[in-house]
Amino acid sequence: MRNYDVYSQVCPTRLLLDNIADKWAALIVWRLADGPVRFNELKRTIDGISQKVLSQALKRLERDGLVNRQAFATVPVTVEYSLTPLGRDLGKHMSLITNWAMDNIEEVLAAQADYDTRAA
Amino acid sequence: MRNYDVYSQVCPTRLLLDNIADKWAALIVWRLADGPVRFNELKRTIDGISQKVLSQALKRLERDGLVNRQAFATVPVTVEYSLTPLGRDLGKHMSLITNWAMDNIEEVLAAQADYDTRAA
DNA sequence: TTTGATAAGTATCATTTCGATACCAGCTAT
DNA sequence: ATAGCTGGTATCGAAATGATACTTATCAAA
Repeated sequence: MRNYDVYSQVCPTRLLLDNIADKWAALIVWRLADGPVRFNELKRTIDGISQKVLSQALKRLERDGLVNRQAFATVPVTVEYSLTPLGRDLGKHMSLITNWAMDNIEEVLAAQADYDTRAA
Repeated sequence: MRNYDVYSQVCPTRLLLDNIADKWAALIVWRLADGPVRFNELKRTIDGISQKVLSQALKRLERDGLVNRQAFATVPVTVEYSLTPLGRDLGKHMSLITNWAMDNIEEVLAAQADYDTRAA
């Protein structure tokens, strides 16, 4: 283990964090945790993502070895995305964040309401 | 517990995920896990963050009830940021992601190198 | 038969966000 | 007098993003 430091802008760990501590990455990885999903199915599932951003996010995740891309020579071509073993391992931790958001949303909404009334 | 769905663009859980599944939020929360930190100390620690973005990120985290802002009437005014109990709870999960990045960086770097040679 | 839909993207352009810089107050140290 | 500290905000160009159109080829409905 070398001298890695996420707080340094140029450290590989920081660059990796930039890729995975990201809302789209979280939603993609979480969706893929259940099994392979095709491109357009991902796009339909993840409300609000554009094709361009989904495409770019998948490329980053694939490059990082977290996601597998498999193209099938059908007509039209279908492409299936799935998690690699490494991606599945990360997914276990990412799902904790997503689940935390769902478990604590009521408390957060209360805090927001409180903040907004105090600001007004 | 109502019908929350992180995949829906307008769901409160999705909006919350947008705030916390974010590289800056991850670095801020991780830094605050050790105890209160002043604004400019945070800025110095988190390499590459601008004052504006740090300021905005802290406001979001404060509004979500994750971070506490306390101003002291010194000259010049000093402001201390710290985690709320809710923020500390989230921090436990966030640190898993940061630690995962450090633990698996070698494997990710190998995947990147492999991807890049295949692309060339 | 001529739309229309599907698939997985890419290309283009407008809008939004971002980062770098300057600036503010009011005090302190050189 | 000049520079530095504090925690921000204001401004502006640069970069990322979102919406839309387009691509290829095949099938289904009107």
